[in-house]
Amino acid sequence: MEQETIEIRPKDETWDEAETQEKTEIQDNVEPRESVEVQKKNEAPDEILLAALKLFSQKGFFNTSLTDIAKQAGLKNTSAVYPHFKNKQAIATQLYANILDSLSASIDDIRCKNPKSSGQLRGIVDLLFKLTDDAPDIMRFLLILKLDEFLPDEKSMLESPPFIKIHKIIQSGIKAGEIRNIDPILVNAYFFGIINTTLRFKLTGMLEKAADAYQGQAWIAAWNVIAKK
Amino acid sequence: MEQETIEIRPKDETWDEAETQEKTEIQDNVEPRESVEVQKKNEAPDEILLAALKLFSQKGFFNTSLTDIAKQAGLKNTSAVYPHFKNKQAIATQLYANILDSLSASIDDIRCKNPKSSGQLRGIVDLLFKLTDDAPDIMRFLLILKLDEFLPDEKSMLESPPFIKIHKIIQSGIKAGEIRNIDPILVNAYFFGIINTTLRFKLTGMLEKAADAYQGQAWIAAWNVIAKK
DNA sequence: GTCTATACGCCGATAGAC
DNA sequence: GTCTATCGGCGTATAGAC
Repeated sequence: MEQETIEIRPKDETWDEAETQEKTEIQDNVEPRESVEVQKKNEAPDEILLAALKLFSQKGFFNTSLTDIAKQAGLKNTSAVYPHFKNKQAIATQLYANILDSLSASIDDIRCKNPKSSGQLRGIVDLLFKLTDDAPDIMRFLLILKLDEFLPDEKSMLESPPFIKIHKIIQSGIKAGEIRNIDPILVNAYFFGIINTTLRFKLTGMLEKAADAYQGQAWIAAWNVIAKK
Repeated sequence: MEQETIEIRPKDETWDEAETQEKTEIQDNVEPRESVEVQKKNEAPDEILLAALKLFSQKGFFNTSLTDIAKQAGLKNTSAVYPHFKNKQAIATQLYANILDSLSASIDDIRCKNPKSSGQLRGIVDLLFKLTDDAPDIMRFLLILKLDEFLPDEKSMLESPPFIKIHKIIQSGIKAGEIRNIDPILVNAYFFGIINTTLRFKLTGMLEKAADAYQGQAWIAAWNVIAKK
């Protein structure tokens, strides 16, 4: 439990091993607890990012004050935040970057393990449903928050690495004859329209059971829309 | 088909003439008389609502100050707003209510004109694509804004009249054997996942052509997902 | 790096003249 | 109903001690 399924932090491992059910054996050569005996292995910036993730995803960026974040991170004041982040927006930017990085790495991993586009998309769907159950705040951040409202300087999702990689998967699938030969953007819209809307329904309480319960059916529906018959 | 466009104002004509190229010839065949025959078309509250719609949908609720709204509405100060609306949130609430009302009325109209669920859904898709081209701010308000972030007291969309009516259409379609016999919520997620994501892509600039150009294909894809074969 | 204390600005909101 | 003028509060951000 100490090991969350999700990594917000820049330099740690990604959430892949949690998601692929691989046994997480602690590499005892790394992370020697020599320096700190305290259980608080999480450094302050990580605590702040985790606090911000929780609050942003639950109340929204603008309904969350820096004071809220500081308190949630176990700090008395906002002052202790500034040594780590220039301002509130910088927290959100870092959060977004870390999430995209981990997502991108996971997609790389999925692509390595699956030769066909269908398998790669299936892997991504697996990941998204698992994250919805295990790390709903991250999925809320990605699927529900209106990011450009508070991160106006970020590249649009179109240009983010995960999106680009998905685009390539789709293009490969079209070229290989697995996927219908229509505009890849529309393939994306149809496929992830089904997947993400299902997840959004789950994240907003419109579906009762765990996301996992809806995965198989959603996959079939989404894949059939784009699969070459 | 004067009825198909959505109204923001409680009792006036639609805003089409305001935001499209002013081709506005008054359709003399419909809605000429009755309550308001005078040219008092643009009352202050309407101007404020239109200004708010534009700004909210383009910059978001929290990035829009009351000063912005007042200026956009042709007023010098925020003071002139308060006789009409108690506060900023009340503007958004009224806007949302008017949009839902018009949408609901349009759906009623569509249901009257189409006996089968497939025809009703087709009519709704027609409406949504038309609105995306003709009144993108309304569609941005509905599809892109995170409403519960600034309208926390509103019922969830699940319980809004348009959503309920769509739910009934789906249930009828299932009962009639037109639509696959799965959870109506999932039918909604799959069908409108495709439709709304396509529209969202259009509204965020990811699709170049007019929404109209994508309608036929999106309808086929969405309907095939839920249609009983 | 975290605290106390404080400054500053913006925005929402009110009072009152016209 | 719209204006001028102004207030109060909240949230961001800084200064400086420890």
